Amino acid sequence: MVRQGSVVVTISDIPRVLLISGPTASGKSALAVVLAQRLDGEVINLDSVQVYRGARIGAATISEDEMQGVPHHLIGFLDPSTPWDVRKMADLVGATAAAIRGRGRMPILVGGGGMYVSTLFAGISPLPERNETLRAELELRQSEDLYSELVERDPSRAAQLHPHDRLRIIRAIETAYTVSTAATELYKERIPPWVAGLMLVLTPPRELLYQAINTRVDQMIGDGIEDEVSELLRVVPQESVLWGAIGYAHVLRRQRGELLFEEFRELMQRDTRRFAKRQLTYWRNEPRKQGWRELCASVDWTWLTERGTIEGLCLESPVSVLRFAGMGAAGIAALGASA
RNA sequence: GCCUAGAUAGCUCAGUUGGUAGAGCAGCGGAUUGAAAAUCCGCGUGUCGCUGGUUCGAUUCCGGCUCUAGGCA
Repeated sequence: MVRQGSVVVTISDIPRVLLISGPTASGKSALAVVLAQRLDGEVINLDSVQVYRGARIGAATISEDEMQGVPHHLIGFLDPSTPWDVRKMADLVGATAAAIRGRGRMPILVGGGGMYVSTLFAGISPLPERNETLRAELELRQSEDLYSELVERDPSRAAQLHPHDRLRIIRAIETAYTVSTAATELYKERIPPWVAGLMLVLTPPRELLYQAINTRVDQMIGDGIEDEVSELLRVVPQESVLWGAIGYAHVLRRQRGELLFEEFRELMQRDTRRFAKRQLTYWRNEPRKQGWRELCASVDWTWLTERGTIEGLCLESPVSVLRFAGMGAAGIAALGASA
């Protein structure tokens, strides 16, 4: 039992869900559709780029056709000039999952982002929101200077951070300024989780995954990511985080003439591979740190997708992790997806 | 067939006047508390082509072989 504002919630109050995660290009979206068909489910997007309106090709957003009639939520609904943040995401995903549960259906969350998943399933500390004015000021200062200020204001947080880690140093100073409390103090409190349930994590062999990534990048280029960027440039402000996303950032450099075509293609592939590697690192270590229960991975796909089994696994413990050492395609093949 | 140059990390290469080697890129490991597709930290991963010889010791010097590139036929 945990306090959330003035309302007391128990773990049984929060919606039980199925999460499909794993690195980019491992086949999460396609697997989600097949599982949704089997489980009478609806899909909720967790991806921080696919939420933006107009981000289709470069974000590898599932197409209308590929959805095969399965309802998808939180895709392309947000104006790209709006900064997204993990707290807003958690509130929306939680509410959407509850609504799907209310309809007697299975919420299937899809996304590889570590922080978003951890926040949803483990909660987060009650830190203040971003303060853009303050940030603009802090952004002008040297990292060294910022770090020494943090050493004064919140020494234990400073001890956790590398002096070059500007992003987190600024965040910690912003926290100390805004609520006059050190972040370290706020870390002792925790907003409870938004969802509970079963995590299905795809962990493909590196070689297979990297191959899929290289192919996907070529597909994005062939599908016209450069035209998509040209269109987005008309409506999306330059400060939008969208321009920092893999693919969009690369096309921008290409269009500014900084990269030859071959360089552009290889950099986009390399950076996507590195991203996938970070995601694999996250999933290798996070479950242990969070104390999430690891289930035996040698589970038969057909057995897993029997409605009762999934329900059972989702209800069994607040969070269970089931790793599949393959691509989503393997699961789809095993389940004999309808074409 | 002959001549020349080369063969060292996954790739492109440097180097060792004989004491088992180092750059860039690629890669690998880790962190992650409202920018997370972001951001930050750490790490050479090697039968120095093969095989004999000289030497206390050979990736380095010498011979042979193999392969590659260029040239001559």
